[in-house]
Amino acid sequence: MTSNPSVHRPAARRRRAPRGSGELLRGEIIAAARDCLNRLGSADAMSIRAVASHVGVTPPSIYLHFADKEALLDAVLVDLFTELDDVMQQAVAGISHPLERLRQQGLAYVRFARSSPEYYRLATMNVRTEAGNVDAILGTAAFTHFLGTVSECMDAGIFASGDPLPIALELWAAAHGIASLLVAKPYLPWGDPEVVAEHVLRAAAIGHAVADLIGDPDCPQFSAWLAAEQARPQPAG
Amino acid sequence: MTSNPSVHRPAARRRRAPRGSGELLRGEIIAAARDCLNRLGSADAMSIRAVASHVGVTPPSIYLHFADKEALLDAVLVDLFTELDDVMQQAVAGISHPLERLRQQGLAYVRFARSSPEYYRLATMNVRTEAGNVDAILGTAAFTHFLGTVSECMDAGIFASGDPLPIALELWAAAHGIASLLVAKPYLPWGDPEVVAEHVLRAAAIGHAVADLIGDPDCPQFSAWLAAEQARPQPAG
DNA sequence: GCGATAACTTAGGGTCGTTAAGTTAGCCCG
DNA sequence: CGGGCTAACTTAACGACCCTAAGTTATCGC
Repeated sequence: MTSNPSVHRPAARRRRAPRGSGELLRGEIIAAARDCLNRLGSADAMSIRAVASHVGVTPPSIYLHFADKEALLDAVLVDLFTELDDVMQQAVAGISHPLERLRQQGLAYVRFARSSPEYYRLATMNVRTEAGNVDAILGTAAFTHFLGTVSECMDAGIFASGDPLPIALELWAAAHGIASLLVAKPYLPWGDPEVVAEHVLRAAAIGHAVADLIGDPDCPQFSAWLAAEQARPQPAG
Repeated sequence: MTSNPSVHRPAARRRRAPRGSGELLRGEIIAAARDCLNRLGSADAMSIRAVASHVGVTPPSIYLHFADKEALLDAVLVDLFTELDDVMQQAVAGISHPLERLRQQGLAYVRFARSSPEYYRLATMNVRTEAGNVDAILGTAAFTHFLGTVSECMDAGIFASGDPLPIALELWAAAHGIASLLVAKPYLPWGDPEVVAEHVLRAAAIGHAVADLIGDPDCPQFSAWLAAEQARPQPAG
């Protein structure tokens, strides 16, 4: 009952690292933590003991490199955020239309979340790093690049010019909403996740663009505007 | 260090309940669990021991009424979903315009999340009740009522007629996105939470309405449509 | 009043995060 | 080349946790 090898692999006790290279073990610990997280599915299920055993070391050794479990999880997150940026950047390689870039970045974001749900939960659904500075999120390359795309959309006249930060945060909220629900409630009747993600992202982008266009009407006024538009011929209507 | 009374209050050992009324204790346990959840801030921090002590009972007694900790948390959630429905229904009392009803329900949803963050986390950010049937969410009065409002919007011509479920899920994703981030990352520069929530919800609703209007153009086509609209006089532009 | 049994408690097994204190191995320096 | 310094790690253990098995006590029907 103890030590299911497929999930555990006690990993023969490793040789002591040479004198200067405590950092070496640090990297191995992070990798092992990611592995455990993948296999066990949640940060709670990932025990320090399991990580240690996976590296071939006793639990207290972990604490020579990380203050506590949360610090280890934070270190895992730093790794992951750089990977998120990678996939988001790859998704827009060679695409020039700013709105299309925005769309592809959003889709890549949702895809990343779905491809490693435990990581996504860890990154977004905890209050961890709470007192930690805002830059832990806004300063990541991923968010910075996304902010840049929002700026491009403003320059292209798709969104009203101004500070891109609020729009970026609000678009992120939409992307996070669908990513989060797809991850947390996969059994709901979403249909094709890729399609529903596209719908949500498209609606958010169109919504902000049109909101900038028509100002801030109340609901009856918007209904009237919409009715008038419906009466006109539409390009793909 | 043990038992901070303001958070614990060991609660004098209660008298044994009369014969038929085990259900009585059950209710008290749920109430105590909600209390602990409020005070301690997360489901992990809420220990069975604390709940038991709060009721004035020993930990094993909890297991006479709930199979395990998760079952207790589920019971807390059932309570909360009815409360969510209450506030969402109150928010639309006396409002007849369907889009305005949609808006108010969304705002009430976000407000509910922000007013009890621990509950919201518990309800949405866990995989709990996963194998449990879909109705645990879609069958709640809150979601059913929301679905009704989406239907009303279709009847009013705001959204294209059809199955309201996909639209409802996608609008929920937007509301959840901003609610979730406001709860999990309150330190980000959101500005007034009520305002940012309104922006996100408005963009989602407008976005779906306009998407239904203009069909499914690619990004350059949408840009062209937008430019043409911008060249026309707008009601509140 | 007296069993039957619902409503609890005591005791404990196993896991977890974390710490204190000990031990071993690599490297520097004479 | 060998002695010691200290980085790198281990052993042992504390306290908290979830949960279970087995015992005890109070209430109620008769």
